[in-house]
Amino acid sequence: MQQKKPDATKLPPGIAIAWGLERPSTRGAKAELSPARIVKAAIGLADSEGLSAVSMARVAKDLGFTSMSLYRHLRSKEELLVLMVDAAFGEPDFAASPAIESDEPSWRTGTRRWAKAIEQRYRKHPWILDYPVTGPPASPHELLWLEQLLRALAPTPLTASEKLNSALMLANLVRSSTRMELDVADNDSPAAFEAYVGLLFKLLDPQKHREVLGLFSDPELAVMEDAGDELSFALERYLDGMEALMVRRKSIDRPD
Amino acid sequence: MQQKKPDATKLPPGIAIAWGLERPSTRGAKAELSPARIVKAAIGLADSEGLSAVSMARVAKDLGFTSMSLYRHLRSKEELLVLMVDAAFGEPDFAASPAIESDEPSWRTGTRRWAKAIEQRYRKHPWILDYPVTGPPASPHELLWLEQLLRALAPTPLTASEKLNSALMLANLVRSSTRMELDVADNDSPAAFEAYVGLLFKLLDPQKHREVLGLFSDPELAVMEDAGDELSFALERYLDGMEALMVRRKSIDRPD
DNA sequence: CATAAACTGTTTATAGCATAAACAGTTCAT
DNA sequence: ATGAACTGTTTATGCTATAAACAGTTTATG
Repeated sequence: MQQKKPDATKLPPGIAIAWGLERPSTRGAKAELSPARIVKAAIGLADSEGLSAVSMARVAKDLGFTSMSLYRHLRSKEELLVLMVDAAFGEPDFAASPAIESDEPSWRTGTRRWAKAIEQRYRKHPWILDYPVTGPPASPHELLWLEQLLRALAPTPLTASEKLNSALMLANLVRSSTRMELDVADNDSPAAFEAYVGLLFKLLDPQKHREVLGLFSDPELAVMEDAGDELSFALERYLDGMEALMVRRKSIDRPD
Repeated sequence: MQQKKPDATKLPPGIAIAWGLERPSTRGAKAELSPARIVKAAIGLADSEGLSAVSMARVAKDLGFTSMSLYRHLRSKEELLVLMVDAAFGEPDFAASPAIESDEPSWRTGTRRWAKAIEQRYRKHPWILDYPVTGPPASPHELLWLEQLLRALAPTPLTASEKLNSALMLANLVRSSTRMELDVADNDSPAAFEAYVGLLFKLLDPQKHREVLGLFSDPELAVMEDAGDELSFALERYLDGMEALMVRRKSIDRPD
């Protein structure tokens, strides 16, 4: 759009707008539209009809404008999507640990709280999960969420790259667990699960797939499947794994 | 296409073909095309130009046919994608544990080997990672990979749903780690990483983002970032977490 | 104050996409 | 031999993102 800030053009799509760069404009007709208004409309649409319903034409129509009008405010649809995701994450809102006591280390409580909080954002805007992650977080709200997670990990004896790796993996873990839970919830649990298992038993070779079949024969499964606690399970496993690393480190390299 | 098998139509897209159902055909012109041939061409295209280059028209053109000819063999593009992914996974090929001795439990060795093997498939056909996971595995090769992973977990004292959850999370973990590594590798490491960090320092507020900035100031990071060992790190953490659960349960996994 | 630059929104147009429908040719069961 | 069943093509439809040209509006500058 404008290239008054010469570096704004080289930024990844959406990032310049997301950070409030651009806009030295003064001349010209007053704008009725704005990135914020477009993004809001697009989010409303995605919330109610899914990400696949979001097309430039449809968003513009919902706003009462033509498709091309959006391009006066956004360089591309990609840019719109980036801004939508950033806005949908929003400010991290989980209460900062009110110094409550428990028998577990504070990094664990904090991390768990972070995970549950961001899970809620995914559940509020499930279409975020339909937008593929492209690289490291670069938008303001994503970086704020990362910041909060890193603060939870701060009291930890992990190295910088271990912290970063752990944080990114925790984010991935919440993302994929929530996606799995929502996918399963989409297909009406009882009937669809029966159908799936029935399919397996019809198609699988009892020899080549003995473990799969054994698993799905287990009566315990159906019960747990409804619980939808994949996130908690995976999270606690991963936290245990991090804790094991910390313990091992504390006992082995004392001096450092 | 044909509904001689009345249930074949109600199967998810691609599944019927993938399992070799359908095809009672005898009359009519001999087919030059086949699902297998189409899928092979599409995979070649995706390997060389990425999944976004795969359109019905382009695949048909590469084969020397018209777009619509493909629809005589596949119900939809979705079906093509399902078959592509299944074929790209292929048969699990990692050598079955040659009873080698080590100080760690066999489930751990087996799981790690499984993870590295499937990582190689992702690296061979990175576009698999661009196809979103929709639900539980239902195609033959995906189920074979799941079977192998469950066999590695078999000697474990985990319950059925714990095994299933662990397996699915391990699959997710390898998937997202590999995706991260490939994403980073795509953007030529040295320059792009510098640019990213530079961007952060330009945009972030030192107060609101102190942990993020602190992390990226750490000289240790740049070194590790090249190593590209996100998968190993996350994997070992998760395996440690699983082991902690088993130990807590006070069960012993004897070396196989 | 007039003019030109800069801006916003619209119209029109293009190239790509998946896929429906109708048709022509081929092969086999009857 | 005849017709059903099959394969591949042609033609057409309604989406998609977005480029280009144009008209109107505002404001900074001559």
